[in-house]
Amino acid sequence: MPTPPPEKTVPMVQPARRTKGERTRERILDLAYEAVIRKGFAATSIEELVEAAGLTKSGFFYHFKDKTDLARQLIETYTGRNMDFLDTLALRARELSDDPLHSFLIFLKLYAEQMEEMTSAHPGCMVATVTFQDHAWDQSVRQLLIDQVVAWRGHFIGWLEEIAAAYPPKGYARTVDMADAILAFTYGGMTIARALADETAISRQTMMFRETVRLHFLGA
Amino acid sequence: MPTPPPEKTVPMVQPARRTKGERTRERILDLAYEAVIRKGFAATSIEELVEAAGLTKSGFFYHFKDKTDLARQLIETYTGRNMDFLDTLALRARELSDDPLHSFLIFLKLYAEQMEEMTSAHPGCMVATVTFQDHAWDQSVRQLLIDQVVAWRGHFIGWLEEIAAAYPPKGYARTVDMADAILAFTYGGMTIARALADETAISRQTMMFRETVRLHFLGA
DNA sequence: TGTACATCAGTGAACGCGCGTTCACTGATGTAC
DNA sequence: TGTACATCAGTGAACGCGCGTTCACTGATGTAC
Repeated sequence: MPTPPPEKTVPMVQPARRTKGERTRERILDLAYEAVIRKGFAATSIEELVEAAGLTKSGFFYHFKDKTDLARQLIETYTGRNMDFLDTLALRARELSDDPLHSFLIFLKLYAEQMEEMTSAHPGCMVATVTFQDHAWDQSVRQLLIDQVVAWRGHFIGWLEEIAAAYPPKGYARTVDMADAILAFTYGGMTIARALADETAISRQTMMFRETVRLHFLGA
Repeated sequence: MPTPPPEKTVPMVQPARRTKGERTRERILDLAYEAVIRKGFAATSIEELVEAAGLTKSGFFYHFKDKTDLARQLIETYTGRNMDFLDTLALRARELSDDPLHSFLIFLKLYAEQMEEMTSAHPGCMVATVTFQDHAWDQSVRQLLIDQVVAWRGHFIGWLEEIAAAYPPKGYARTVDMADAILAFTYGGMTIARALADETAISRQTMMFRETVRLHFLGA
């Protein structure tokens, strides 16, 4: 059997090297994200982004087909990160307790803590911002958003059903409405946080909801 | 004592006659309101408004100093209507029961019913829309919004304290957080309603919260 | 009752600025032989 | 190892359109005497 051909020498650590272009593209996306959640998509100009990123306007169009393409990439990137964020918290909560109810209560506590530290730059902000902007966007952009939100909701419905199987509910609230409530207080808390410049709103509403879950499944 | 001078003859019914200009101004405001909550302020052009209203662009500037002035008048008008709407529901609920808790539960039921009938044109939509738009607006515009929201919140805090005095709470939730929850599920429900094209969201979240209130003050 | 003037509720044309988009071109880097 | 070519990651100038805003002007309605 012949000896294998000498392997090509590769650097010890393959650093998942992003090309220069990718780095620029991500820099633009980060700047766009920050600007869009701060003041909306329509009010965010390509000009200000490329100036901040240190290139010219035509450089922008090398990376993005047009402004709608920026929106699409923005939503893809940041709703994805949002899902990852929730998955991480959920996994951690499951690790800390085998009981579905208690791990869910832990999850909500972790979530509340994270929301405390976050300024108004909550990842879910993207959803709210896009939702209250021009509907004329590409349908696929909105569909992306819907898919993400529905997936998030589905995850929670499953979890709550698991809890309900172990803890017969004391109250009348429906599972699907409780799952939606998580979305609702997050977006609502975000709105309050921004409207009243009160950073604690999401965190407080999370703990409010946690109390609802506790009363619903455990009673007073 | 001299007889009073003969009163000037006035028409039987003073119909609070709005002038032609006022009617035009209100027509523009209505059109602007519809457009702004549908697609945002920046994406709503003066041109489309005056075309729909049937006058020219310069006609617009007879009624509004500039576009920011439109925003201010919009918020003044519609947050005012929102407050009136809530006051009416609260008054009705108080009529239907002398007990603060039960009238509050009635209020939430009435609120839920109203939210069912409303399409996405909820008056509170104005708050959310403005909140997620350009921050560069006149500070007074944002202050208007804050004042309205704070007033709304204060009303509910008072009501909940009245309830707490009569019904010692079974849960741990704080009064101020419960008051904020009303705002939160309204804005959050609105976001869900729009993002997922689900008209029932606000109404369902209202009933969710009603269940929380019931469990908190009455227990399971 | 008629006339003079003032206010109301606009019109029409023009301006200028910013913004999204295009297009021909270019230096740096990568790849094949 | 050197050369030829291809791709990458942009630049710079120009365009055109829409949008907010201004300004001089105007017909209709209201008011004073």
